[in-house]
Amino acid sequence: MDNASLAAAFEEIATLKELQGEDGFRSQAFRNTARRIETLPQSAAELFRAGTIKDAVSSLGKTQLEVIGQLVAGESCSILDDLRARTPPGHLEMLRIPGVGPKKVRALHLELGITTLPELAAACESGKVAAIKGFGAKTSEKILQGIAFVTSSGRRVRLDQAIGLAGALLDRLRAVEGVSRAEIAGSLRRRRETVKDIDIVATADDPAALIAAFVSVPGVKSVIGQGDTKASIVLEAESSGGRLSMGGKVGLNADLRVVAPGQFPFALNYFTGSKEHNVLLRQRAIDRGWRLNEYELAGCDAAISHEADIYAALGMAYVEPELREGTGEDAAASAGSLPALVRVADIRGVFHNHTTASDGADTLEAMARAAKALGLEYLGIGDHSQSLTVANGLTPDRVRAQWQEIDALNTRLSGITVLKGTECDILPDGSLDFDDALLAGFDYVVASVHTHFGQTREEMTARICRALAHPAVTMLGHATGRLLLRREAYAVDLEAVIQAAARHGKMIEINANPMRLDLDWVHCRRARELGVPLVINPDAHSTDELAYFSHGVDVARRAWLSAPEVYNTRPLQSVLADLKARRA
DNA sequence: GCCGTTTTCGGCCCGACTGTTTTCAGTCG
Repeated sequence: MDNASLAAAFEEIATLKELQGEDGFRSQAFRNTARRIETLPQSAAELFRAGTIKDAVSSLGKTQLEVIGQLVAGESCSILDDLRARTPPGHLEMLRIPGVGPKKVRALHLELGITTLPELAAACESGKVAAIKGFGAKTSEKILQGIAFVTSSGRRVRLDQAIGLAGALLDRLRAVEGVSRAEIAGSLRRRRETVKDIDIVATADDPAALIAAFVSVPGVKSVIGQGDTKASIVLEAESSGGRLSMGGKVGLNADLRVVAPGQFPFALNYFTGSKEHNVLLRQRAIDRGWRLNEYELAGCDAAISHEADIYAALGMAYVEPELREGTGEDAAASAGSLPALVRVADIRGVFHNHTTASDGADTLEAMARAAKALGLEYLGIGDHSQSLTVANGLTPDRVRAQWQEIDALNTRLSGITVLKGTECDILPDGSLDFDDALLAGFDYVVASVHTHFGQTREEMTARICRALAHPAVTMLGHATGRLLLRREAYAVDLEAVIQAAARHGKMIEINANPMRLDLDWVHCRRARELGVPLVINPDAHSTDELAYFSHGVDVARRAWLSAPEVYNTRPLQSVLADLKARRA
């Protein structure tokens, strides 16, 4: 059982306990463990078997250890099974309705015997819901609207989609008269790979005018709440296209908080989170006899006008938003050992990109000119290899023709150097899709899995590790094959893959296509620990997609990576020398 | 459910908003 599944089980136990009306703190204990397992780079199952999981995951007692034990052994989990047996599946869906929580679901069940969303909708329409004590006409109406929202929208949206929506929203708010500051907060500011809402913190001379502007921006589907200092809306917009995207409409919540200017740094900090990070900060404040909330650091007389001042007052170096996940950043910030995170401007070139020779939309020359326009020094081409016929993979003859084309282009173009690479398929047995003689002619080789996703975890792990052992391979492409919110990763032991990369001196790609973001930040951080260089590649299939590398920088920053740990921050000459040495 | 230099019980973050309430419970972040 992998960490994601284990964390999901703990999350489910927490939610089901709430629905059963159990004490909230007991439920929270399971939810906290879910978060800790989610951000654990090593396999929780292996740590459990080795008997060391209590060192890696805090606050594990007898009950939760037993749950882990059962799940890791592949047995059914008695606590989870019992909770599931007592909870109608429809109750979980009801929790997604805005304004409906465990207590309301319980009341609906006890009073009206409601177990499904359709039953709930019918009960609202017939007036039965409005008649329950503690409910009313407005609640009933909101639930009906909420059911429509739940059934028409997904749970989370990709980071790039949210960035697009949030940017437009922020522009409009900043244009409102008397708005001095307006910033994105929340998981979007921390650059999580998917988000479920947009959080904005602002200061304004006339809060009411700002809130009025907020609830009437174009694309507002409904207003969930509107008060003197905060408002909440549902936004709807066309999904950005993209080759791997499904298109369609994207709906998500947006929340605005308006605070006084002096409160801004505290509010921005508080609403950026994460929850776990906030707990760490509050505890440090308590240790000093102070009290931190979203408005002030009560008891501390330091002048605070920016977030950095809060951290300084608490005896910490400034913690970048991407690191605020409660995974050791507090200790590093107080010890002064936080890394200087890689920035978008540090990226000098990219390696994994496609042209019309395989499945790209733009020609080699167009791609090269676009890369130059982005300020890159080098552009690596990595078209598909021969066996991937669906993507028009290159045969050896076509590869050699492309090399000539690249040589000719390099003599013609100045200010950009095109490198000869390939995205070579890792065949089901772990061998490569070109022979060694041809592979030796490339500047570098990106090795990727595109087929036979259904192999067992053992087969897939052995397959990738064998490829990493091949002398011609430079880096591993999209390590897990996942498509965010669309396709699960294939089964693979990433710890073993990262160890193999470390052993063979190979790099691992951060595939920066926003549908992929693969390798993910948790495992990138593990790769960093083991000294494996990461390389940020846009996997561009058109000139537009070259700019995707900024999403990869977000992942790298969340993984604590500094510029020297990201291979493509190196200047061209250093890269050429290194690639040559690797081939020798 | 878990924790403990107040250690086997009491505490676990807390403020805004909503809708239902005559003073507050539920939800959300």
